[in-house]
Amino acid sequence: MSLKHAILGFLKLMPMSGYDLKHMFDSSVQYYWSATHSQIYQTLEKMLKDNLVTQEIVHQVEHPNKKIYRVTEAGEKELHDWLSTPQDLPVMRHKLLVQMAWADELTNDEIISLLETYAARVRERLDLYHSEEQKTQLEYARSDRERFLWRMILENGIATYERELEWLQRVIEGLAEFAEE
Amino acid sequence: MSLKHAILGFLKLMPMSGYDLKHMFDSSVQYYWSATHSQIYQTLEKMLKDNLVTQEIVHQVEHPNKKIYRVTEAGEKELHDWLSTPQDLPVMRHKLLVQMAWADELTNDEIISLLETYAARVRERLDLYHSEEQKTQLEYARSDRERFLWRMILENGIATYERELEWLQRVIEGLAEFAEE
DNA sequence: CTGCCCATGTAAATGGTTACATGATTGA
DNA sequence: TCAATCATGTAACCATTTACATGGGCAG
Repeated sequence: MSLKHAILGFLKLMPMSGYDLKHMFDSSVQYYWSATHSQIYQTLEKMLKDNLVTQEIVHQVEHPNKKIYRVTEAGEKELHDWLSTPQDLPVMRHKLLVQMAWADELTNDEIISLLETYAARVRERLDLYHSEEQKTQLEYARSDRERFLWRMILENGIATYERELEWLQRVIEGLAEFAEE
Repeated sequence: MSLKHAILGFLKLMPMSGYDLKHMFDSSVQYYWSATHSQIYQTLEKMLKDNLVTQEIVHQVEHPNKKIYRVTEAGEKELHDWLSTPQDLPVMRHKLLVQMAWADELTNDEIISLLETYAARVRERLDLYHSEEQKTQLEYARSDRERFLWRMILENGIATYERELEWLQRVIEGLAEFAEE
C-alpha cells in the first residue's frame, strides 16, 4: 500500500488534517496517485492505531474542529523503509487500449470519436500540469534536490501525456487509410 | 469494469476456457490489462449468470475437463455498448513517483539504485514487447484494420516504456549535480 | 522423482469507489 | 437563497491480490 506512504510524506512535510491531505492529493499528486476523502480518513484511523501518526484535535470557532496528524518516529521509520524498497512496474489498466483491441467492430467515425474525446481529456490534464499552481508548489520543496525531484515528477507527467497525444494523432491518421466505402 | 469486456473480446475472437483466457491476458494484454486466474474464473461465473456467455463442458481423457465459454447475443451487445463509451483517463498509480516525491531523505546512491532497478524492469518489459511472440499474435487479427489497431497498441506500450527509460536516465544524470560531500 | 503443464476452484484480505449523512459559515 | 468551503465520518459495494486446495500426465 502506498497511500499510507504518500500520506506519511505529506505529514512529514507539514502536519495537517485529513481534509488538508485530500486537497494535497487533488492538487499535486492527483496525477500519479489519488484518494477519496473516505479512504484518507479511514487510512488515517488505521495509521493512528498502528502508531505511525499522532492526532491532535484543534477546536475552531467559525469552522468544524479539525484533527491534525503528525508523523511519529515509527512513522518515519515506516516511510524510510518503504522509500528504500524497489517497486515493480505499475500495473497498466488502460481502458482505451482494451477498446482499441476490439474496436474493429466500430466504424472509423466511432473509433475516432473515442480517440478525440480521450485526446481532449489528455489536453485538459496537460493544462493542469502546465498551470501556475504546479510551479508554485515547487517552492515548498525543502532543498534544491527535493525541488529537482519534484520537477522531474512533473516532467514525467507532461512527457507521458504529450506522448499519448502524439500516439492518438498517429492512430487517427492511420485509420484514414481504412476509408469506409 | 473492463475485465468483463476484455474477456468478451477474447471470447468473440475465439471461444475458450478460463485457463486459456489467463494465457491470453498474460501473453498479449498483460501489458495494459491484467487478471489473476481467480479473478477470471469468478468473473466468468458472474457473466454466465448474467447470460453474457454460455458454458460448454468438454470432457478430456488425459487432462482435466475444461469449460469452454462463448459470447451470447446479450454479451455482444454488452461489448458493443461498452466499446462506444468514451473512457476517462486511467488513474495513474505510480509508486516510483511517490517515492521520488519523498526521496530527498535518501542518499544519491539509494535513489539511483531505486531508479536503476526500475529501469531494469522497464527494459525487461520492452524486451517482451519486442519479442517474436508479439509479432506472431498480429497474425490472428481478423482484418487489416484490426491488425493496424493491434500494432498501434503494441507501439503505445513500446513508446511508453522507451519514454520512461529516457526519463530515468535524465533523473540519474540530474542527480549527479547534487554530489554528496 | 521432481517439477511443470493442464485445469479448476474457494476464501480471506486489502484497496478503492460511491452513496449516504451532517451542519455551520461565507460569498455571489 | 444558492452554492461552495470547511470538516468529518459510515456503509455498502466492487475490484484485485494472495493464499489455500486438488490431482493426473508428461518430460528430463
